[in-house]
Amino acid sequence: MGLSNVKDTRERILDVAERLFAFHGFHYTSLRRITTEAGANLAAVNYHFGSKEALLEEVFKRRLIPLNTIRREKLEAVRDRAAKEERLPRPDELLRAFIEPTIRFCCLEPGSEHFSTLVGRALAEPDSTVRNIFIQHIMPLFSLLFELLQSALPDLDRNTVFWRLQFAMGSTTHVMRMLGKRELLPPGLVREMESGGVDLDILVENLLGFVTAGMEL
Amino acid sequence: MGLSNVKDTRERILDVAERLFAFHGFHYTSLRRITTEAGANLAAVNYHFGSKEALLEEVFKRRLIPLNTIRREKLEAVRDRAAKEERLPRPDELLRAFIEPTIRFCCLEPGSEHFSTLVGRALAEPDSTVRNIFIQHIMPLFSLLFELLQSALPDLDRNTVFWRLQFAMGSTTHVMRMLGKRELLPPGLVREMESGGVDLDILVENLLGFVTAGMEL
DNA sequence: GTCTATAGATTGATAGAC
DNA sequence: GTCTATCAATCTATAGAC
Repeated sequence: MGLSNVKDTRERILDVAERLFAFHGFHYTSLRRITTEAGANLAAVNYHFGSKEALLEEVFKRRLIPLNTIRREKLEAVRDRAAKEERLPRPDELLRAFIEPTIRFCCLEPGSEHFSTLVGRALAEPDSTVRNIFIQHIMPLFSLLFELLQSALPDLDRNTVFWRLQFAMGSTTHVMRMLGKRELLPPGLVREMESGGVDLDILVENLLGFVTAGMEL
Repeated sequence: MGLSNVKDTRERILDVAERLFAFHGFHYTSLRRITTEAGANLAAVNYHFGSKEALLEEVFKRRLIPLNTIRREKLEAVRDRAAKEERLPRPDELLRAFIEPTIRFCCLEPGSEHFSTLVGRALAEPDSTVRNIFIQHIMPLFSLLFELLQSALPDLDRNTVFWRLQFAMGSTTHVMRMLGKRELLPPGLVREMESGGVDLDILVENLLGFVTAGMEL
């Protein structure tokens, strides 16, 4: 959008697509609905992106590239600090370095309120083409985290670390999905969420406590 | 299917639909493909079930009704045993009573090899109509588990127990999804899975250890 | 119960004027 | 870059013969 304060068509389409893909899923969201809500012409998606799938890839890349930079820096900072102090990195600081920015990204980066939900659903997406677009962009960072976690837990074998990390990823993505939906809330519970919303600080600490306990078990 | 050893059309459609819904998702699976693979006519789905959505509901009900009976009995057994021994139920035995049959159901009930994947995806389904069909059938049991967990953890407030249970459900459903897919496996890792498959016994124990540690934290 | 045939709607994509 | 118009494919669902 450059210096203008009005976003151009391409940017508006990305914003609307991100929100609709997050809340209704890729296959349930038609290009007609995206372009209509973005105030653009139906043909604009194919002009600017080439296809619906290419649009999804751009939606991911726009946020994942800066987010991955943040997470990589934090992970490497934990690794380097441990090295300088001549000790192993601890699982809790590694998990925090990865998970905290993942969940908080919606607050750090303005306009990405719905990206959390989108990412939370990405791994559960049934269509492998769609799922692979996401996996391709997340895999290098996931591998780094896995590698560092192994060095942090030298007494555990690869399989055990791998599965515990999967359990932690399951908890994390489930939380990310829930932040956008509430059908799972038991009747009569947590009505305070309705009024004040979820306290993200407390939620992140609860989540980190949970996965750290299971990881260090 | 009664006494015949050949399943009737209705049953064959349910089997194929379960598998295709699990691996490709509800919206990505057409009635044409289901009926073709089931060796039935396209119109058979609407004759036997009324609609595609009603078919999905039958796919869920066929397995969830017996599975829920098992889980309820196990949960109530834990509760009653604790009451007889005049103590509180423990979180680990409650989680085991719920999670173990959930994951092992594919082995207990012949023909339900793909139901695990389907359930693992159900909560992440973007379409709320589809998601609600599942939630409606699982909610009573989830509420029972939540209630018993609260009594097992009297020092924790409702919100904390609620979120920890959500974290555990996230881990569990993520595992159920992964049992059918392997794109997330880091390159070069866990090749033994390819040959021997995942050892379900070890996986279940790892998962229960992980979520119990986080729950009792 | 099973079949053919088709209605009726929606989709992603594109050609071509401006 | 944006628009209209439309194509070609797909889908669920149903009517009606057998």
